[in-house]
Amino acid sequence: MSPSLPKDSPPTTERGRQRRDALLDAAQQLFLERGYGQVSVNDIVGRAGGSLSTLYRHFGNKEGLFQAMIERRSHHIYGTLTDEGVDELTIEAALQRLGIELLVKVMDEETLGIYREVVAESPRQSQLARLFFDGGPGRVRLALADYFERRVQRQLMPACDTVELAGAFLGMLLGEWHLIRVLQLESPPSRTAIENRVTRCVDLFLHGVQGRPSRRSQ
Amino acid sequence: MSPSLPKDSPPTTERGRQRRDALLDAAQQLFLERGYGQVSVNDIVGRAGGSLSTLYRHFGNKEGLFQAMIERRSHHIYGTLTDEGVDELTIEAALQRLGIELLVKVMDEETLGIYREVVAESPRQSQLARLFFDGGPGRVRLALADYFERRVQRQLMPACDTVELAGAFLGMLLGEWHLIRVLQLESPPSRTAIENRVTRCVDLFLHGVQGRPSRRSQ
DNA sequence: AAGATAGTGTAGTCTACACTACACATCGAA
DNA sequence: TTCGATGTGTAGTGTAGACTACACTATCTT
Repeated sequence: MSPSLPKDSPPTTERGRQRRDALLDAAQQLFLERGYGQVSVNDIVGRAGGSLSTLYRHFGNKEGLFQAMIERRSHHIYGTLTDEGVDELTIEAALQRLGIELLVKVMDEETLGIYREVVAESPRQSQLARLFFDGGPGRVRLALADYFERRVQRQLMPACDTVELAGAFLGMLLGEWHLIRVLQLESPPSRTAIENRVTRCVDLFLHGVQGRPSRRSQ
Repeated sequence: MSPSLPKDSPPTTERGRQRRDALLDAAQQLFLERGYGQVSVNDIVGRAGGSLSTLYRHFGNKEGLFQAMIERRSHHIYGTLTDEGVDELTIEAALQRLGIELLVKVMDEETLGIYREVVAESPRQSQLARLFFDGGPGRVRLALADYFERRVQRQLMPACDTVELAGAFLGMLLGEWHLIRVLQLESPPSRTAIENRVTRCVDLFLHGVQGRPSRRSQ
């Protein structure tokens, strides 16, 4: 009766966990290298070692494996933005710090790969979209909105729809850069290019186009 | 010697043009419905009518057909943003008009579909990315940058990197909305929701967070 | 009318790959 | 030591689908 656990049962033994992780690691590498549709389950087993049967026992099918992989990564990537002591900083410094950290993460090849794969597969795997958004971009937006909310409470900022405002700031920050990197039209920006962009975005966000008399091109 | 034109020769006869267009139309419908990888060339011929051989004569292979389709659509979609008399408007009005037109186009299901497919396939078809970007989003950015440039010339705006500024405005406008729609996490925004968002974005862009004393949530 | 040019229709080749079957190995707990 | 759960390995099966071959037709030009 053993080979008929149809679904994703959490691994009980230590060895089970190891095999599961090895499969997820291999899947991640391959999916990001070549794309979901271009990777076969045999490729994955080939890289992970072990057996095809094990893959199917753990994840049920190829989609299950893919979703498990995406969930793990988006949590990991976006879960590590520091939030410590942000309320003690000026808003300039806080946005600057968040902005740099975020841009560095988002411009990373792995993060871009995850984004591409999710966009590509989401029309056929609808849970995937939620999984990714809530674990990733949506979380960042909420964290920033919370920060704005606290500032509103302390009368440091006019009341507004803080979630929308957070979205606007983040959108401005990524701007066309994100698309350009997703499409691989330019090579990755340097650390200082990122810092410069964030500085100008923060300035624009806080004071608007007309707020500051001159802003030279980089 | 007829069946050995390996590449995409422009159609000479009227009938040739019709058949070519019919193939492109069918390809577009199917690719956007199901995604590139999920559509077979036979499906396309099935919908377009005509013959598989004709498809290969015109486009060489499946990728060629896809690229021709993307190029045609991105030009069409983004090519129709009105630019007339924009220099006679206030900057508020100009940005408002552009913003609404753009958001309506970008939130459209067809446009989102094109975006998804390009992102999905670009790692394997690198010309595709350029084709799409230059014909689409890049064009809009340049048009807006030109507008800013003219304002700088007329001393209505401080000098700056106008291309970057345009990118920032457009990014702010799309913000997280675009991703949410790409992933189909929410239903399409109404016309008035779009108008409201554009209004707040223009205001934020021009005056910054602190520029205006109060901005109520929508 | 004859030959080039483009379109049609069918049938077929070849390969890739998701998923299954089945027999056997390992190992920890009772 | 044996039982149950889990992992391994191999060898399928079935299907889908990109691309080609080929014999034929329609149209246009000179």
